Amino acid sequence: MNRKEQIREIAQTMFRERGYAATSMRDLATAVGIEAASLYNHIKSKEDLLKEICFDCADEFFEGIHKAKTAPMAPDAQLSLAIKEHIQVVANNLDGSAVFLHEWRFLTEPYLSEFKAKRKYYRLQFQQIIEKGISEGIFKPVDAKVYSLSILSALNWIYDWYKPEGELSPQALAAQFSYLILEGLNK
Amino acid sequence: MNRKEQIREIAQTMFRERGYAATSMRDLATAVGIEAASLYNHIKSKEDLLKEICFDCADEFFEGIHKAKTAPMAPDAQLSLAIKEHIQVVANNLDGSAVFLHEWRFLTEPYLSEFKAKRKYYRLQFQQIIEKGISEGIFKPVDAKVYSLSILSALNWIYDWYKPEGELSPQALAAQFSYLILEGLNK
DNA sequence: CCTACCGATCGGTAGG
DNA sequence: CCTACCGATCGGTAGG
Repeated sequence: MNRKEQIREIAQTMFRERGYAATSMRDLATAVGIEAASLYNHIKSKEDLLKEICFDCADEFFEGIHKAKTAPMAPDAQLSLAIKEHIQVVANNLDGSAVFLHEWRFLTEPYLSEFKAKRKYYRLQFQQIIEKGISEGIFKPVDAKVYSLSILSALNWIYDWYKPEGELSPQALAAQFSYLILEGLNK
Repeated sequence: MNRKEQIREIAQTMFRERGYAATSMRDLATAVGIEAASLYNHIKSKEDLLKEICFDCADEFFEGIHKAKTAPMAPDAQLSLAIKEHIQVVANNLDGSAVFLHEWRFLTEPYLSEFKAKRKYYRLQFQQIIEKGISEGIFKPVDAKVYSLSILSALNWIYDWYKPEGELSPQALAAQFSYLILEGLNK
């Protein structure tokens, strides 16, 4: 891992723990083990660091949803796969996901608009899977927008309580999520 | 509305929009229409403002869950009521809820620990309703902890996309949520 | 990668 | 509720 990657890893963790605005470049430099001024030999600016974290994480989510969306499966299996892929991205990168989900708002234009557009596109993929399931008659005729928002909302909070060292694997968690969403709680 | 209440309302909105750390007392004072120094005639400190917002919002959530938990109903109806109450708190106070959900981490001790304890207690109430439903045989034998976390996660993101001026009322949203969680997506 | 430093801004207080 | 101000800290640059 070169110094730039190291800076980014540590920044991810600090941005997650304290928030982007409350993390100073001096704090970051100290954690890395260099002087604040030296950071700028590796990065352009504080915001550039945030931008890279947010957009790289977005790419990971996109890869997952593309896999689910193009898989030759029925919509229920596609939805399960999309959930599994999403949870895997989060579980593999808890800090990056948390920054992606909460710190993006400190981006400035033009990145802010670009980021929002990506985020919306991602949600629409979930909505489309649900709509396909409804039109094929395997899902109940629900409000696909509200459902996609609700599902992603539940998924988006995982970084907040998921413990990688716990006994619940990402796969087991994904299976429970799919079951919850597809089958419901009632017997 | 006296000046103190006004400061608090505006602070709530600004803390939500920019985050606690990125909101300066000068920004807040300008929005209120006074000088920064004058804020301190009404509040003790920036953190005290945050503390009041977070704890008052916690009280609102507690009131709702207490109502649901003590209602003479079957667990499925209790869960629906708890969801409805939660959504109503969020919908009635979108800014305060967002601060409650995301900015509490800027609290310092002893408030931080107190806040975390309250948050955990709240989630446990949901878990207990689910456990009661399982033991009474009306819910599937799921992992009540994962399910309560998932349900609250979905509920906790509502402030992020709910538009009070839209056509979806809090009641209608609550009905959809309950249906999603109890009945699932599969036909 | 460092020392030295820039102008700007921070939360908050003194005193009226 | 204001003016005036405190020491601390911010992101970032110059120059080596």
